Amino acid sequence: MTTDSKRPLTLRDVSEATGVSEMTVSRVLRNRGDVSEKTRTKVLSAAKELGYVPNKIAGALASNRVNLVAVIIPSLSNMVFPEVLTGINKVLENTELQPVVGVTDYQPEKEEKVLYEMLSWRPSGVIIAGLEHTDAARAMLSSAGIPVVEIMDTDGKPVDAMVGISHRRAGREMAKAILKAGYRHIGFMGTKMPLDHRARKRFEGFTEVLAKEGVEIEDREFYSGGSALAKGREMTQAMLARSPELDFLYYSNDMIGAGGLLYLQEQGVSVPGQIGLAGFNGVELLQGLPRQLATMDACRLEIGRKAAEIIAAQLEDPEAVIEKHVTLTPTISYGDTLKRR
Amino acid sequence: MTTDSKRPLTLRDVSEATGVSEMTVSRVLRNRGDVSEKTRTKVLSAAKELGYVPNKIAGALASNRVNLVAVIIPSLSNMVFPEVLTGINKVLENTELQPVVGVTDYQPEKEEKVLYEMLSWRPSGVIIAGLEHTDAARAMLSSAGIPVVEIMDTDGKPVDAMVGISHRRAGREMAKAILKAGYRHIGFMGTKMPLDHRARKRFEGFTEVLAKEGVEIEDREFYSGGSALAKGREMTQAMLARSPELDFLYYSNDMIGAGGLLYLQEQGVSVPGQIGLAGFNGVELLQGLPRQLATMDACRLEIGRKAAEIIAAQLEDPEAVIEKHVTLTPTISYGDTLKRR
DNA sequence: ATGAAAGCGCTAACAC
DNA sequence: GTGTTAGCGCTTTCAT
Repeated sequence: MTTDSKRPLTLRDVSEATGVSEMTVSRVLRNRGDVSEKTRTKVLSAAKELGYVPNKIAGALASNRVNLVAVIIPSLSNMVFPEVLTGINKVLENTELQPVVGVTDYQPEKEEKVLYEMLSWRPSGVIIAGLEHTDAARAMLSSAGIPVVEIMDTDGKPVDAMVGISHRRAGREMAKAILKAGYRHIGFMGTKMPLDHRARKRFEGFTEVLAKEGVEIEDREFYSGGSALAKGREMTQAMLARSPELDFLYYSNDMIGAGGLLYLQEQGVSVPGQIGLAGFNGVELLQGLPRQLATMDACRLEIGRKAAEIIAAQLEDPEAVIEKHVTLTPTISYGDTLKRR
Repeated sequence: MTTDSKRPLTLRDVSEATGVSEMTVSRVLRNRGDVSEKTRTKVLSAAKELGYVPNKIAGALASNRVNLVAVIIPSLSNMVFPEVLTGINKVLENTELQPVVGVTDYQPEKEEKVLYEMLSWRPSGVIIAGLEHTDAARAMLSSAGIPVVEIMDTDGKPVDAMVGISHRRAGREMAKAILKAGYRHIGFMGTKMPLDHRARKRFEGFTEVLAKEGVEIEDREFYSGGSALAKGREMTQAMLARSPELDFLYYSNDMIGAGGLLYLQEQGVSVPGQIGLAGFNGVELLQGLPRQLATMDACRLEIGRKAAEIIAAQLEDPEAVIEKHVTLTPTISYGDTLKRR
C-alpha cells in the first residue's frame, strides 16, 4: 500500500524505486517499444505498489496528443442528448479517445465560452450540436485544426462534417401524413425557445407543406419550464377550450404530446377519430402509456455513433476519404393517435 | 480574422505580434499582476485578432493547478444524475472550477478505470456517487491529496466527505407510512441491480420495519432494461395476476410506479383504496399524470449543490473547518396513491 | 511595470 | 533493449 503523501508520484519515483530509467518506465507504462519482460514486470509491480498515476497533463504537453473529444450539447435534461452521448460512448470505448461534455443551455454565448474552455485543453476532436453558432465560435472551430462534427441537424452548411436529420424535412413529412389522414384544423404547441433552431426548422417545414394545401395553423401555444407532461396537459386543455374546432394537435416534443394525450383520454375525447395527435422524438420512455403517441424518431443513438466514428476515422488516418455529410432519415410511427390513410 | 494554420498559436506568437514579452502577455491574459493599461489593451486586441486560445495543458503543468472537478456517476439515463449535475453546475459556475463527468454504468471495475483516467488529469477535487468502491478505487481516492465528496448515500463511511440521504432510513420511513395507513399485503418491484447499493439499502430498511410488525413482502419482481413505464405496467399486471391478495405495491423507482399506476387505472382498480402504491425519487417529469404517485424526494439538486460547495470551500481554504458529513432528509409526498392516516 | 531564466512531468528523437 | 538529451507552452520566481 501507499502512504498518503502530499505530492503525487512521478515517473522519477518509479524510476528510482526500480533502478530503471524514466524513459523505460514510461515505455512500459504506455506499452510502447521493446522492453524486456523482466524489467516490464518489475516496473509494473513497482508502479502498482507505489500507487503511481501517470500525469496526463505532462504527457499531453510532451507528446502534443490529447485523447479527448469535446462534446458540446445544449442540455442534459431531456433525454435526447444523453442518448446521443450513449452512442458516442459506444464507439469511443473501442478507441483511446474519451469524451468530455460541455453544456450550453441553448445559449450561443455560453456555447462560445464552453467551446473556448474546451479548446484550451487541445482536444483531438469536437462534436457539437447544431449548425448555428456565433461567428467567433465558428472561427474557433475552423481554425482549431482538428476534426469537427456538427450533429443533430443537416439543414445548413457545416464547418467541417455533419451528421443528423433534416428537421425541415421531418416537419414536412409529418405535415404530409397529417393532411393525408384528412385532418385540416391544426393546432401547434411547443417550447418558447427562439434558440432551438431544430424545433424552428421542423415548424417551418411543417407550415410550408400545410400552406401548399391552403391550410394554416389555427392556434398555437408556447411554454417554458416545468414538467413537460403537465404543460402538455394544461396547454391542450386551454387550446381546445379556445379553439374547439381543431381536429389535430402537433406537439414539438413527445413529452408535451403525451400530456395532451392523457388529458384527452380523461376527457373521453376519441383519438385519433375526433382529434389526432403527433409529437417528435420517439421517446422510449413513453412506451407504457395506455396509447402510443404518433411521433418521429430523431435517430439520436445513430447520430452519436456516426459522429464518433467520423472523428475516430479521421484521427486514425487524416488522409482517409470520409463521408462528411451524413443525413439520416427518421421514420414516422403512427402509434394510436394518427389515422393511417 | 485568423488564417487557418496547422499549429495552434502560442503565447510567443502573441508576444511577437505585440512586441511585449511572453511573460507580460501571460499576465494580461490571466489578469494577474500589474500591467499598464496601454500594453493591456494592445495585448488583448492582438490575442483576439489572432484568435489565440491559451493552452491549459501547459498552464496546468507549469502552475500545478487544474481547475477541474471530476464527477463520477453511474448513469446519465434516468434523470436523477443529470439533476445532481445541475446542482453541481449551479455552484461551480460561480467559481473557476469546471466539472468533468465520467460514467460507470454501475460497474465497479469501470468506476475504477474512470477514476484512474480522471485522476491522471490531476483534478482539484472529486465528487463520486456512492460509498462502495473497489479497494483500489478507495486507495486512489484517499491518496490523491484532493478533496473527495461521496454523494447520494450516507449509510457508510466516506473516504473524506459525504453528502446524501440515508436510503435505509428512506426505506424505513416509507414502510412506516404504509403500515400506518393500514396496508398489510405488500409486493415489491425493482431493478435487477445487485450493484445498485442505494436501492438495496432502501429495500433493507423497508423490510426491516415490516419485519418488526410481523409483515413480510409477499411477492417481488425485478426487471432490467427497456422502458421503465412499460416494465412497471407489465410487472404490475403479472404480480397481481399471481398475488391478487396484495393491497400495496412498493416500487424502487417512480417510473415503474407510474407504469403500474396507469395500468391499475385502466383496469378500474381503486387506488389507494383497493391497492396503494409508492415509488421513489420525486420525478418532476411525472407531474401531469392523471394521479400523483406517492414518493420520496431524493434531494438530488441539493446533494449536487452541497457537494460542490464542499469542494469549493475546501479548495478556497484548505484549513477551513467544514462539515464533512451532510445527511439530508427526504420528505414523503403521499400523492394520490397512499392513504394518509 | 516588465523581463529573463528555470522548470513543471513527461515523451520524441536519437544514441548506444 | 535501454539511456540521454532536449523541449512541449506555460507560470513561478527573481531581477530590474
